[in-house]
Amino acid sequence: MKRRKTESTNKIYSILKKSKSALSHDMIQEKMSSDVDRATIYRVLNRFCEDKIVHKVTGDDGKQYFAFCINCQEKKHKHNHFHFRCTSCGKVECLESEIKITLPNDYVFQNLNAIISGICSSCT
Amino acid sequence: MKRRKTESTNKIYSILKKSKSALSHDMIQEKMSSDVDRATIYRVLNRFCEDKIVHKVTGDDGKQYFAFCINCQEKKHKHNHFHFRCTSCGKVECLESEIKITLPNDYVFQNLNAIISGICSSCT
DNA sequence: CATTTAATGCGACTTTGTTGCAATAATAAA
DNA sequence: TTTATTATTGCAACAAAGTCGCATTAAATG
Ligand SMILES: [Mn+2]
Ligand SMILES: [Mn+2]
Ligand SMILES: [Zn+2]
Ligand SMILES: [Zn+2]
Repeated sequence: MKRRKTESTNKIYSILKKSKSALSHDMIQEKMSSDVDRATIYRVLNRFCEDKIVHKVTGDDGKQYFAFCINCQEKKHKHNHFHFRCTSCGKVECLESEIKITLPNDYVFQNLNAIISGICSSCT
Repeated sequence: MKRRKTESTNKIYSILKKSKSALSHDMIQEKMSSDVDRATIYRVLNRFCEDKIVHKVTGDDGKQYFAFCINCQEKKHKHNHFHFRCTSCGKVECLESEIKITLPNDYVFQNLNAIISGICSSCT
């Protein structure tokens, strides 16, 4: 179960690394020069998530967005921050602010999924 | 465009009102005695949302959950709170804590979708 | 080069949610 | 009560997002 480097994984990796915003599957597919299968892209992205290279956010549109996180690179894999999805241009960004979570007693935390939708500054 | 009361809308309304947790479409369908079409249920729920009777949260599982909110009943329609989805029993709850949101300059707020997944107290 | 097995492509499939349209029925008007 | 209006429903078809099995391809290792 050792990971192998392929043209597809390299490409997807660099697309995500370059991107300032989180990308959905279809955004990535558009940016790919060669035609890579949908299933492959999803598998690559999910592997990246397992390996904590990227993190995943589910938008209020129901889609999954993947991103290299602003904070994750340094510290361990945490993404306790809000995301912003522009309903005009579709861009999804990681916001800086860190969220503090307090759960009721006997609740076990697993994952935070926080996203604000609205209009971004470029679209105002 | 005035709303009409039907057996289905009444039933769905009372199911949601009784429920202490947010319900997805299929959770509601299970609770219905009579067989109501999927499309109808969705249309009723979306109408309730328009009328600000219930609010909708998109889970990190990609599904939509609908709930009478703890706070919404009194004040105007706001649901700036976290939700908790138990990955064991599937229950989705509105949490009490109110979230304060600060966006970067020139960003326009439209909607907050915040959900924490984990294990609830009944499932620990 | 030969071997091992992770990664891919393809197709089929599931799940979630929406939409067009004709039929039904709740409400208002007569 | 009867009639007219039109919101609501059921059905079927559809779309979008994501997953999975399986045969094939091709990295990695020696
Ligand atoms: Mn992020
Ligand atoms: Mn809520
Ligand atoms: Zn924008
Ligand atoms: Zn639970």
